[in-house]
Amino acid sequence: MIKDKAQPAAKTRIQSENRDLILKAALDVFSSHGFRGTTVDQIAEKCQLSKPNLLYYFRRKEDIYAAVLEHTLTEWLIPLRKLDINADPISELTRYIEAKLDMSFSNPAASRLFANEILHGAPHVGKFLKGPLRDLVEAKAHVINAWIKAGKIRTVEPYHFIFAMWSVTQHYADFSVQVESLINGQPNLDTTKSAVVEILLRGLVLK
Amino acid sequence: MIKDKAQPAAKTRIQSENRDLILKAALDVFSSHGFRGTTVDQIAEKCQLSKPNLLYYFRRKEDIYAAVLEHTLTEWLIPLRKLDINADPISELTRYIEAKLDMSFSNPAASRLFANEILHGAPHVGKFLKGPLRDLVEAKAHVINAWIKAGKIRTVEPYHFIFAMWSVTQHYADFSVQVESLINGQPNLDTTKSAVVEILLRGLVLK
DNA sequence: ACGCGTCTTGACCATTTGATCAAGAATGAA
DNA sequence: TTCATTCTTGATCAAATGGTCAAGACGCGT
Repeated sequence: MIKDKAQPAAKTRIQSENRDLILKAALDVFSSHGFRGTTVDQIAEKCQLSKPNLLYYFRRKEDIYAAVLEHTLTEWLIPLRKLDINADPISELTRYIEAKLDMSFSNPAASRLFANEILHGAPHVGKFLKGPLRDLVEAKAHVINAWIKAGKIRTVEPYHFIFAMWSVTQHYADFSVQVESLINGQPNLDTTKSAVVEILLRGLVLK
Repeated sequence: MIKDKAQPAAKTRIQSENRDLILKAALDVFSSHGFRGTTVDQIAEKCQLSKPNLLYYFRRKEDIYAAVLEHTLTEWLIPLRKLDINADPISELTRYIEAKLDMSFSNPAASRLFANEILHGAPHVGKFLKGPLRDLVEAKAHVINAWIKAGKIRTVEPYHFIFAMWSVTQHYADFSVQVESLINGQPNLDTTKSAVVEILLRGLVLK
């Protein structure tokens, strides 16, 4: 579980600078190698600080991980929060899918960090999943159901549809090595956006 | 990369029995904790063999991992290979999606093992991705394109569609902790099948 | 320039862990 | 039964790694 305020707020210039350095490097390394596969030395080298210095800012390796994860999670949900029941469903969902793809393409490390955490049983974010995230998803499932009842889109199971949007969009970050191997190069963002939007939303448009 | 025949074929009864024991236990542990997160001791304890005994059958930890991965990959592609250009597209794709969901539900550890491998850069299966898998996917993309040209389904970008089928179906294994947290329990296989099939295929049916 | 609190690090420690090896136990073909 | 081959393991090693600590360097308000 994420410790609440595991680290006190930065007090000095050097503190906030170095915390940022560390978190940035840690995101890179943790997302590449996982928690156990990452050594404090690797992070230290990446941000050009000594190992004891890292452990001056974060007492334990796990504290670094928790900080990076927490920092990542907060912005992860912003697009979902914005789903507006009063707007046009197709354009709202299009916006959401495109926002998620933007995130997958621009910050794949964050996606991979989260994927790895879930893949291994969510040891640090279990409470987050069953708490805040669950409430948010439930609310958005209601939004989708409202759209269906209002006759604005075709019937779809809201939870499975949300899972589908998540998995497809994050696939381009989490499985980028596979994607790039199969299409022989990096996918184009705009092409991907239109393809994914068509695949996921065309079945929702009223006949 | 996967070593070709890293282990000679089993010669004795005891060999094949213990190899199986080890691989079974190793799949469990590796899929739960990743390569670095797994210790040989954990595998040894799970299959009730001593650590030196494990290393008698597989010289290095990495050889165990490679063997499990190879064993998993071969059956992973069977459903995709079966996609038949001459059959009805919707029923073929339905069959494929349901087969993938069956696999995700019945053997989530295999899916997670593969996901973890890709997530961390596919250090052991890079050649497989760019070789056999790429050829197979290219062939199946042609099948989908043929269906489109024959006017049997609506237009869709074949690669992205294949990625979508993969990501959505494997999501129920790889992210099962999240899924189960959000819907408060295990998803029902049949319900999931019909929901996923609708989400992915309804947009392909001709108007 | 002073002095206090912040920051930095070389040296070090304890534990974990992949791997080795020699010696003994079990297996099974003759 | 014989005995060569296969199998098993306790003891042990070296390397990697998370974490500590004391001593010194530095930053900065006065």
